Amino acid sequence: MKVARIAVNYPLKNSGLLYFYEGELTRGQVVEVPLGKRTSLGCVISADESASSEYRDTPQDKIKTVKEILPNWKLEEVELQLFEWMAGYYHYSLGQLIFDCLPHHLKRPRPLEISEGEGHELEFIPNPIQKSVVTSIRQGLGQFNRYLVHGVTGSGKTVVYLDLIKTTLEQGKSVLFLLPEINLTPQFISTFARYLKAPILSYHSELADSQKYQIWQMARTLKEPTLILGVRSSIFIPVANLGLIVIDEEHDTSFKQDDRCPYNARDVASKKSQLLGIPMVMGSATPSLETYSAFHQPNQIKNLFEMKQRAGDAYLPKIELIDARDKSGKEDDIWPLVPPSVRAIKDALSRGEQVLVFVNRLGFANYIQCRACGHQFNCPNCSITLRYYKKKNILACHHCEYKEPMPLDCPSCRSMTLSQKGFGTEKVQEVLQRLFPDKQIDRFDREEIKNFKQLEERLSNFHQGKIDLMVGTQMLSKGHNFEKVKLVLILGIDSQLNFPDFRSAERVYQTLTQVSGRAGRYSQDGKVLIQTLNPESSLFQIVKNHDFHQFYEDELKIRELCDCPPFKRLAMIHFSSRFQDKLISHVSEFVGVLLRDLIRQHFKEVTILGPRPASIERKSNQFTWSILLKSKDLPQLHNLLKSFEMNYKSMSGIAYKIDIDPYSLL
DNA sequence: AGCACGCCGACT
DNA sequence: GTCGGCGTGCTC
Repeated sequence: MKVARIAVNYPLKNSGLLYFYEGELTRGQVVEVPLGKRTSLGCVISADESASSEYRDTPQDKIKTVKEILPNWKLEEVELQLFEWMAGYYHYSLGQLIFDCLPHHLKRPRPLEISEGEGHELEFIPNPIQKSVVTSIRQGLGQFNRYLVHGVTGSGKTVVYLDLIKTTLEQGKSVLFLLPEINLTPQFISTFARYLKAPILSYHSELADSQKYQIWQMARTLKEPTLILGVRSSIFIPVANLGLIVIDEEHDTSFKQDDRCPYNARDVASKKSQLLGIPMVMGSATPSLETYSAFHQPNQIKNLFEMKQRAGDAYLPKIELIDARDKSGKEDDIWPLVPPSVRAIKDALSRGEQVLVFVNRLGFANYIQCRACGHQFNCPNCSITLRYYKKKNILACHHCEYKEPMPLDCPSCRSMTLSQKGFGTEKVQEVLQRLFPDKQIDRFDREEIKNFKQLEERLSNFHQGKIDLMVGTQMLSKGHNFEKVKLVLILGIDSQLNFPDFRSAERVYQTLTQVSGRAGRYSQDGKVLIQTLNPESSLFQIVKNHDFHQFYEDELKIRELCDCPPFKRLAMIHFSSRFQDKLISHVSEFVGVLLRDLIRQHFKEVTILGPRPASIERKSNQFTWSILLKSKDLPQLHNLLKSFEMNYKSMSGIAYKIDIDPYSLL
């Protein structure tokens, strides 16, 4: 009997379990194995463990036998190495990681849509900047290299991508193109399909599992160079003969997974390209501070490319601030808008332009409060207030499923004086419709747009000019090209500015820049109005000047002062339980003490903050408290976490989760 | 994560 | 009596 080490789909972070097997087995094969009283999936890590000390130390009668070998699954060596790296880096169970990332095969196969590129010639000539970026990066194709293209909105990063993809395909290799959101897929597909002569596959959450499965199996054995365009999880597709990975909007938070293993697809891509020995190109108008500063290191600066001007005849839009502080108290009927904003919209509409209004919140009111007794409507399962949705006439929680009909009076004092606080897209749409009754106003947010079909419909209506005014959330801000939009109005940014997180300035900068980027992409007089209660904030001056470098310099100083990335690496440990008192005492008396002891004894380069309650302490009746670890010494940070996991005896009813390189500290 | 074992409250 | 609630413990 031969013995293999198998990474089994269950949560313990071991190096795999030992199993006997007959016949042939090789590393990477997927098998079914008995686990306790059930069967589980596993992946062969090593097919010959007969000489290992672990095998000698394990009683023979404990070792079970592999049940079945799944004929259609075998992970490539690089795939497996990537998963092994991830399991170590993110402190996650290897077996669970593998089977979380592989598509689950379902029974009913559905046809798969494969676009075939038409291979048209470009109808325009790339400008000198685009050409020089392309020329430089082209020389690095065929080997491991990381590139960052920092190009302002409208500078034509897509042209650069297109050329590099084309070149790679012509060299007989396939390309993986990652983009942050499903919403942008159709737009890129149509551009790429026009100019590339190659099959194009897209991979996103709207595909059925069987279609994802088909793409995986197809990708392993591609006959001709293919472009695969996908969202976060497509980084795991084992594309045969891969020659290039492109990450568009590198800074985007949707590359970070937050359930299961909290990996960042950008960082996984970086490791993957290193393992494969192929180049990776990242692009953004607003690179993350981590990435940008990494490319400012002396050995990396040659791989940083700046595109500072818009392509063609377009200029960056003029950005103006509108002081929204109420001076008269008489503008209730147009709130949350103010007269200058209304005037600007009116003027733009009268010139036959389309206008975008950006609001960062959904719904009609953020919360409802009784004017008589102060009663607030809270979610019974979460520690947050309920949001009011007017069209549905409900109060709903955005962290759990809870909803209730909008009450007519206060349940506490029976007054009929319920007042609506804060605003969202629904409210703005209503106010605008009242102000411009003969105009077509549409809303573009998660409530209204739930799938591709709705997205395409809205966008096509807008492009055809059937819509005059579009109110939308972030969804509206990313990557779209709206030809007839010159004016963009931004509302509600103040709440993000005051957000207590070290990344809040970066987020606001990115949002404002990206949203502004929708204005005047095809003209010289694009204009962005930012309505704010803090017009003196220095961040706005930087945004007005389109001065990324100033932002970068200023923010870097702050990050250094507050011991934040890129100067220190972060890890969070979240503890959660249904019992608040048990959680608090366990986390502060036991976990906090253990970690502080370990740090004092062996890991002096790590600092610990907390435990403290999560910003939303209770979600769906689960309480969460967190501990933040910081260090400039990444290996030491990882060793502390390993040491913690070895010494920590978890308590029943309390679960914990490690989050490496967290996006948010809340 | 599953899944079973095991020990206490209210039902045919 | 025993059905089922979920605390506890294990998985080669």
